[in-house]
Amino acid sequence: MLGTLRLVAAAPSLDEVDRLLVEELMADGRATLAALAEKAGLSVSAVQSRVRRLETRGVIRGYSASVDPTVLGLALSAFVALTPLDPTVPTEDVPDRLRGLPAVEACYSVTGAAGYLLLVRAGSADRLEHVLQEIRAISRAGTHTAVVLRTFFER
Amino acid sequence: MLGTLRLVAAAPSLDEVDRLLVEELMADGRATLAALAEKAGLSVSAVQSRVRRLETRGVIRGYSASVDPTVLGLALSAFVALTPLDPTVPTEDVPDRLRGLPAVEACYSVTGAAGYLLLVRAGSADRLEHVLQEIRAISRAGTHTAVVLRTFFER
DNA sequence: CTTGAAAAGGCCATGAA
DNA sequence: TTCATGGCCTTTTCAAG
Repeated sequence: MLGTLRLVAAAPSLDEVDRLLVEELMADGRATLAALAEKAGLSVSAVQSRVRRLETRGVIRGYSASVDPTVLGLALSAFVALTPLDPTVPTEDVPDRLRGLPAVEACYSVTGAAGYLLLVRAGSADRLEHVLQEIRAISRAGTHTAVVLRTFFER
Repeated sequence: MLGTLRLVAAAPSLDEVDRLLVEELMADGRATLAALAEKAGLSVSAVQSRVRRLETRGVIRGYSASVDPTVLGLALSAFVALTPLDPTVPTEDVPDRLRGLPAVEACYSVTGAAGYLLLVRAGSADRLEHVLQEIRAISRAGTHTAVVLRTFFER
């Protein structure tokens, strides 16, 4: 029966019920266990233990309120592509250091000439320019910035 | 005293307490009113009415669980820049139609040659290619894709 | 995994300031 | 807008099948 052995630590797969629960909780992070139980066709206790398992396994990372960014004074968003000034210098620690800047909301490494792509939020053009200076200093890279004119949707 | 007149409908500003509540709820969407009340130094009832007001005013748009994308079989993310094939053709309805594609997680209009920038999530290279075809058909635009090699953080 | 029940705690409407 | 209170609902934990 060796064929049934599987590695589950890295990417635990979800059964149908778990997928339903995850989907519902993504749509409404405050859904009650009773409501989830009804949709899943299970008891509340069963759903409760499943949700807790999803949380402890890291499938569900957390819950958050989604807030209108303009109200928070973060009217300006921009995508910043980083192109290393010297491609031979390793840049592995750059993301960790960029994480220290609150204005940097996301950090990816991507295919193409630019090594890193960032999503930056700032309150004004002045603030954005200041953040860009900090980013350049940290990353030792050139920046190419595309300012967001309109956010149609973010899911 | 005309100088004190202001338009508040578009961007209602928040007082200090509201800002604190919003911040806490962004960090933990399931924070209890009691916990919020303690941090704010107010009664539960006061906090309750404030939170409800933030929700009805649209400052808080909703609550959601954040889920590990790899577990959902969405291991592949990509940024897609759309450059209109014919710049004279209006493209205002494109975002609304792209919203119909579940794989398109975000849609922005940005400065630069590319009119739109999309964040796309797909389960595989095959799926991504299929989504790109759909996007091109909908938007009547050329696509330039940067595949995400690693997501260092998303806040 | 299910049911059932008891206890604890949070939510919400109300009244009063 | 604030606070205090009681009723109702939800969650949690247990036991037993």
